[in-house]
Amino acid sequence: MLTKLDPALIRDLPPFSGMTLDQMTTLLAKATPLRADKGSHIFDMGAEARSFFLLLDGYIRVVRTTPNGEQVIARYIASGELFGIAEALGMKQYPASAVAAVDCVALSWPSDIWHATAAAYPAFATNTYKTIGGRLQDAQDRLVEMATERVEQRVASAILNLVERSGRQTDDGILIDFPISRQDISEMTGTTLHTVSRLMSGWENDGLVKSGRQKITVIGSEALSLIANKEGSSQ
Amino acid sequence: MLTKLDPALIRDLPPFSGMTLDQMTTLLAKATPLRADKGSHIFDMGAEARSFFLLLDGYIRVVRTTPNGEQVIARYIASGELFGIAEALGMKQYPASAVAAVDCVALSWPSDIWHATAAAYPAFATNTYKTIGGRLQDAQDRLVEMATERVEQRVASAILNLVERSGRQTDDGILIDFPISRQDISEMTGTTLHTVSRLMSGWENDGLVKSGRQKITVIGSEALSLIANKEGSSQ
DNA sequence: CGAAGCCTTGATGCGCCTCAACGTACGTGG
DNA sequence: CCACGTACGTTGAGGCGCATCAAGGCTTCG
Repeated sequence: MLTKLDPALIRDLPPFSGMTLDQMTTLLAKATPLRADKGSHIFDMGAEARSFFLLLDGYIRVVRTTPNGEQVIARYIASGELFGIAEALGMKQYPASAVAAVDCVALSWPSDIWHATAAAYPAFATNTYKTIGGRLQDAQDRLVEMATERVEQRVASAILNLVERSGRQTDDGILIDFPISRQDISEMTGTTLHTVSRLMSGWENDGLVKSGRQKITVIGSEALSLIANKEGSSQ
Repeated sequence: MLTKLDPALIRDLPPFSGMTLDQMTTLLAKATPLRADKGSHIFDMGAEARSFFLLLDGYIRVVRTTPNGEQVIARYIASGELFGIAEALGMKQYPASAVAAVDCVALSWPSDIWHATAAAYPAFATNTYKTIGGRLQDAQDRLVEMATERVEQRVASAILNLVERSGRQTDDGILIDFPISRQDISEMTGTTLHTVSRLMSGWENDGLVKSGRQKITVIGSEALSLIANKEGSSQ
């Protein structure tokens, strides 16, 4: 667990690639460290976007809530990623909530300094916009998926995605590195926890995954990949 | 129809707000005009992103095609909007295709000059990033919609959206200003042309819309809005 | 005038949600 | 440390929303 800010450690993170150690030190001097207990909200959808953040340790769930109280998980943030960067896109409010999926450590900067910072460190600005580009593309990929693929494929894709981004090798296979429930998966894929449970039970029987309470280990990622890409029985 | 570039006319467009006439003139000097016939592709998904564009007249459909050949319409671009701005997000290739929905006139700039341009005209950069922010938010809104709402609601929302952004008042009601088919609507909402046709036939009977071949006129936008927001029979 | 594209409408079936009930692991407080 | 409450997971039965399959009418354009 991190107690002090060491520029030399943090500078290697992707958001800062291309910056000098001096620049990093100056930038870090303006940051405020932050701890977030599992389950706590770092910010809420609709709140004024006062800060942007860098996750140093943990995982964060980015969630949108509908007027009816339903939730949709927009994405997971892993350590080393920026989040809450509404200001970079000229937004006054956060478009979603950020919830700590486990105990987290992060840095925060006041949104005010975004423009000056981006101007002073073009590499940082470029990296940030690349991140945003990736997320826009990701959102549109998922839109296409939602529009054209069946639940089984979407759930398989979602799990593969999580494994790819946050997988940890274990004796059994590749484990998703944070607690994740059937309900979470259903909120990522636009289905119900029941359907997810049924699908995963099936896959467990087939030996593709091994899963327990808020825990998913993937054994046959190739087979899952086949499921993610297979067409319906017709056509 | 536009034959010459008049900085005074173009400078009032949102992408350039905050720029001086001098700056505009310099920027326009680097632009290449472009005409695109209805149905033609201005660029294709996956192609190298050599240029970014400003639509001066017409409407453009931004389309993603899946490996199976299915299409999903990501959005429509109206005149005055930028498109193809992959470079601003550090992308080497266009993430979708741009197809002229009607005969179009546009300007194009080489992607190379993006960074220098953004640095030279911060207002232009800020405006562009605001646009991108809006599109990211829009994509995520649609994701939530796809995940939580039924087809009827999504189709109603899509039509209301089109009306809001591209509606033209007529004797009958508000007409969507470009040719749009049942299939197009289905590709925006993740359903089939059959379902869209059935829904719109129903709404036509109820006097909410009036529609013909590639033509939609909305009469009762409030009633449509009710449909877009109404919950299922349960709950 | 024929062909191609767009729209409509019916019949049928299935994917997945909904409703329901129960089993099981966790953690919290007495 | 055990007992209880709560959150998570499983599995069945039933039904509905919407895709799919099918056929035909209408408009536009070459």
